[in-house]
Amino acid sequence: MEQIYVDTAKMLKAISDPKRLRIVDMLSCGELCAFQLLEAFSVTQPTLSHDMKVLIEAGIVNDRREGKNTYYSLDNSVLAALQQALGGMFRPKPECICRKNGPDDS
Amino acid sequence: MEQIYVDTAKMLKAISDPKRLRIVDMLSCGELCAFQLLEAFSVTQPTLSHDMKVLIEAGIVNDRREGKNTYYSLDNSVLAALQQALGGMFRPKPECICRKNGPDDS
DNA sequence: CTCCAATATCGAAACATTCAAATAATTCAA
DNA sequence: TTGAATTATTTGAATGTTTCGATATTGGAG
Repeated sequence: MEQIYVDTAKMLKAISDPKRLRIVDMLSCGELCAFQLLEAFSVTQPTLSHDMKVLIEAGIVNDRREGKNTYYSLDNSVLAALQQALGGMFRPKPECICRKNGPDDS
Repeated sequence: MEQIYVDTAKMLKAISDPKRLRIVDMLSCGELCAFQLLEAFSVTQPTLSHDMKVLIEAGIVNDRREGKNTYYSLDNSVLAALQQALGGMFRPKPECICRKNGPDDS
């Protein structure tokens, strides 16, 4: 399977959850620390920590340690690339994959 | 949890898989029947059928029966709405969720 | 160093997803 | 109606995800 599908799917999977999508929305206007995010949700601290790790490992969120706090922020270039990749897959293309591929190599 | 997150997450989950993402890409230039899709993949017919059902239930793909064949096509309005919803969550907002919400209602 | 606050990791239970083999259903043609 | 082609559903095993309580780690205050 082509890498673009694998990479894009990995990012999508990270945000294909209402909680994590809301976290992304909350981070869209600036960085927040774990405690601020935790206040807004009905989940335990370990659960939030796990969700942040999923977002970080997908490359969507960056973390920054400052004293006892960890601040999270969106990686806007990654999100922009994700949107562009999706746009490319959703719209018709002159060199469409459906016209040039036989059985795949997966 | 607000409905926009639930709905968006459901669609994202449907395409957060390299196979299904590739299927969407293949359908982007026009409808294809199950057999045509099957030719391009190394999966069994039941697996493809299952994946198509996931896409249909998420509202991303429409199916149309014609004789013995089922033709699948993208629902472009749903995809456009998905892209718009994502754009709204990724970019900063004047009325940001992080400034008006206390503990949630989930 | 010791304690506390903030965050991360571990371990386990519950639940969901994936995928293929077997089988069923649908449609057309003869 | 029978048979062949195409697609859908069921079943079950393997795997992955979610979430929590318990515990560990990290950094600053005293």
